[in-house]
Amino acid sequence: MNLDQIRNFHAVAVHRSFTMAAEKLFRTQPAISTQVRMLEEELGARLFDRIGKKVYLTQAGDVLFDYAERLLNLHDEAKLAVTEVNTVPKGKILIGANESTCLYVLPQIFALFKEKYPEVQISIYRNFSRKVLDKVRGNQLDFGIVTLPVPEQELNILPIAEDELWLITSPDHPLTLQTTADLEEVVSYPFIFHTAGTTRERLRKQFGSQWDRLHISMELASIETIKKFVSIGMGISIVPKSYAEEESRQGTLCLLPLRNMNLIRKLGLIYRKNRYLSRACIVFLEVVEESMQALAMEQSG
Amino acid sequence: MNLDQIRNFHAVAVHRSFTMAAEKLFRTQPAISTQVRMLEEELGARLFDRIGKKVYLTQAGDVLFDYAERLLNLHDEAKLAVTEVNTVPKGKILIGANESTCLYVLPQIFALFKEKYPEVQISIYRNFSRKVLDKVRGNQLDFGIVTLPVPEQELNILPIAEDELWLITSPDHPLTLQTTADLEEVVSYPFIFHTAGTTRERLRKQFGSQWDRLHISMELASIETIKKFVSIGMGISIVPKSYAEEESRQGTLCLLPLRNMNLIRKLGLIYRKNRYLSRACIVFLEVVEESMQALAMEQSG
DNA sequence: TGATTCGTATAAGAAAAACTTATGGTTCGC
DNA sequence: GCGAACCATAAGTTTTTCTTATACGAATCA
Repeated sequence: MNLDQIRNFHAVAVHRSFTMAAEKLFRTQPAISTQVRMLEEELGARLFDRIGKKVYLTQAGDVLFDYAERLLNLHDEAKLAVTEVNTVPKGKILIGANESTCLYVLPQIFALFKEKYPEVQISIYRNFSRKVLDKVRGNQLDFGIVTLPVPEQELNILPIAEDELWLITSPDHPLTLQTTADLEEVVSYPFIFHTAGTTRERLRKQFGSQWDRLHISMELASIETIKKFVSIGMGISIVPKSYAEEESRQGTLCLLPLRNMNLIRKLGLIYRKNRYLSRACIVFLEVVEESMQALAMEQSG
Repeated sequence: MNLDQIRNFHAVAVHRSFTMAAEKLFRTQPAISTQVRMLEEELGARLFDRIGKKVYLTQAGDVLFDYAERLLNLHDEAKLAVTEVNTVPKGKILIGANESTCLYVLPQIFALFKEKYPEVQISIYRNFSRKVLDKVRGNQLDFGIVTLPVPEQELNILPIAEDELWLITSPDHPLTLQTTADLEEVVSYPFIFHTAGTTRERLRKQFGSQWDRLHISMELASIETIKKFVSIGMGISIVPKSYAEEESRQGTLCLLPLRNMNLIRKLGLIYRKNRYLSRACIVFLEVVEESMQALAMEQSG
């Protein structure tokens, strides 16, 4: 029993005629007769009584008729729904990002996106860049926002933000007497670090031999708590400059650039190569590029 | 898009592998690949991302997957439902009968039937034998119970009851002084007749030339009202003996056989020839035959 | 790093399914 | 009772779908 047979059966039932059904379906009458007979044989039940010139549904036919309508309707609905996915932006986008990105980068993009495409639901997976990367590779996420660089294999990478890593201290910290600081000066003070993550690894490399001299007083899981503890003088830390500009303005934190260090942190939007992008994903990419251009204009202007 | 393609697609989605799906469906892998590709082309949307050795559902595929499950389930349900109609007695039987049959014949049969097959719903169309006959011919009724004889063409006829037509009078009627009556005696009294129907036509023929001498004081539409008016002396009438036996016992009516008249009324169950009988209809026929045998035993014993 | 294995895509030919044309048997209306 | 309308069936053709064979890419393992 396939949908074509059901369509044939349905047409015969509606028109109470094999010939008329054939006309409507642009087939010949024997084609319809044969298909209906095969359906009857498969089901082991007569579906029509052919009495004289007239055609009547049997009880079994009557039962099947209801199902036929439901099946055909469901089939139409399915076609429509599938087609719509790639014409009308709709459905769900899964995006992975680390905590700080969620706080400082995504909100602007999402606001713009939601305004344009309210139909599309965004779901966020928040975790370290490393985990996000794995999930994008494993096709469990549509997009990821991670710290660059990232091994390029199988990934499309779209740089979306650049930030310097600056030192943060409490407003009354001795280092605030200076306008910059270098590694030598810094390592003598107690540090607060992120528990894990790409940035921490990069710092470790940058510090080199100094790392062992470092006194890590606390390890915290979120940027927000780090900032809080730094502001009350529990230690100093290094974070993307833009993440602390607000507090710097308010005077609760002090921002100092680090001398002689190459501490630029780049963020990138990544997604798998060879992946079929739904309409919703395509427009998301458009919005990301758009909002980056807007940002560039803002900074240059 | 036909059900086979949907089945293929579903299997691939479940197993996340074309090869495994092919195994489960007893096909080769290229067969599945081709079908899925054709489905994708028809829908204008990729359904799977084939990345390396792995297969992932795209968003469109995800949407289709839900529909696929619903379609396949509905399809299974349809097959089951249709098959059940002819294996398990179920559904509805449409029976036509005239008023008196409804009152005096059907109840016993229905009681027995309902006891055995409570799942089957019986629907009664009550009208004159003539109308019932038409509806059975027109396939609008499964069965009819009518007064015989009936033109046999296209019909199966099963005699189910026989009854003599007797005279009924009020208990204090002059005719009650006799134990029988003949036509001559009867025609001088006012008569109450059924407004229409087979029995009335038969009586007209039997009365022959006497019919014109007849004084019809009332014409009523139901046996029950006829009996009532006869019992209060508004006239006499002729009805199937069994329909008045109760009143005769109670003394509200008097029953007299008519001499020299061939007034046997036969009832028959009729149904169209060439008609596919559902399981419910088949077991109904069985019950009718059974209850007839029971009746025959009762009368002979 | 190169050989091997696993899994999907593609091409070609074979098998199966479905369609059309032709025709025969009924029924129904005139 | 004849012709028209309608469904069933048969034969032959077209279309579809399968299998076999093979290529290609990616993951795996030595």
